[in-house]
Amino acid sequence: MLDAAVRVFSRHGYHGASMDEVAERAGISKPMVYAYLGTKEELFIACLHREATRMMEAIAGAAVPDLPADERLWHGLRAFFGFVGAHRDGWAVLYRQARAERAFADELAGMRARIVEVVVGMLDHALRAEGREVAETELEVVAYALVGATESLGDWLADHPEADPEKTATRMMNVAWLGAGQLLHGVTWHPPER
Amino acid sequence: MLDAAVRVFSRHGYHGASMDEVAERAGISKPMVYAYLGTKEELFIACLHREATRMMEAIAGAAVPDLPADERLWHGLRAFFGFVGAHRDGWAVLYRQARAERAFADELAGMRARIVEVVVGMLDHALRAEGREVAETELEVVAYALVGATESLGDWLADHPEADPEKTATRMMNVAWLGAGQLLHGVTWHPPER
DNA sequence: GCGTAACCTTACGTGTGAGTAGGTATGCTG
DNA sequence: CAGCATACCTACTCACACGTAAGGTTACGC
Repeated sequence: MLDAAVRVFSRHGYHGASMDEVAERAGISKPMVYAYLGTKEELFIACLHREATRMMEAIAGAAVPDLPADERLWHGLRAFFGFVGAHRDGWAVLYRQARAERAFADELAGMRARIVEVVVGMLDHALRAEGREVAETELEVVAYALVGATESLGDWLADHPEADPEKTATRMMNVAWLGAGQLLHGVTWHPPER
Repeated sequence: MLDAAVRVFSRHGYHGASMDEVAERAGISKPMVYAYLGTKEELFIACLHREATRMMEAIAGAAVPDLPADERLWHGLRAFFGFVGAHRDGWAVLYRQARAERAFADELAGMRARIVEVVVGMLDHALRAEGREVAETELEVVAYALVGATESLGDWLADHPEADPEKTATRMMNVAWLGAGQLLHGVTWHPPER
């Protein structure tokens, strides 16, 4: 039943979707939707949760501990783009919707926070392995940029059905790892003195 | 008058905003809004256009031709984050709204396309200076990732009023330029052979 | 002083869609 | 077979907000 809801929300957006359509698509009647999932908002949150959980599981499932940082990142990215590629219709739009609606921002922020945390951990681990150390906030912004870039490419992938998830992951890896890798080695860019 | 509209759309989102509220905030009555700007959709597009134009002008105004690529990128990023920092309330939410609403996606895609084009031009220029060449599509994806990362950090900035735009630009520059710079020098990452 | 025209407001029509009340079939128990 | 509960649907209410029609107010021409 959530499948129907995800589909409808994806096609018409949160506001554009009508509960009647969700019910019709699910093959049941409207009061049943309310009986099982509650109000429209609760329904949307349920969708969001399920998709988020699925995605996190897909990524976690691809994680192999005790691998060098770059390979762990690679596995994570590949899992992520693979997931988006397989759920093009659902994920990207749910995600965009959730960002637009103030009410769901928290939900999404929590989800992103978990991912950022993982990436920060990864970077931190790699740094320690090199015997270097960087302030937490610095790492967090870098992680945020990487996650943001990844999300954007996820959007791009969702809009380009012909694109290959694996290839997209490789491209992301190029931008992300080369940049982050440089940073990890202590190379930094600084504004030119005027 | 557009100011009022931008403000209201920002706070409540496209659907959440009522024309009554826009009118009240602008200090006039509803029929006047319709007389001057037309329907709600047209009003929103007008807002979008103005903000987009302002932003493009801010960036274009900071552009200094005949500078090395990294400095041009730096100026662009600084202008961008400066703009978002100064228009926190307006830009990010307009942007998020425009992405969520299918009707405005084209509008936004065009805007982004122009930016991506500029970045591609920049990368291409830098590449030629090094006597190297890379397929257009490749460059485009890299540019897309960079623009996406920048947009994400823009969102982050809009949500963190205490953050400093200049510092954010520097961080972005670190991730972006170090990664892109490596790519420009022919360094690439490739998936590990299994 | 009076008509008229531009301009603005209040106050309304209307459609849409969230959420619900009340009715119907199916299956279980005595 | 009667009584009852569970599961479900049809049909409704109600609120909200877009877009507009009819009515007041100020300025100017005669």
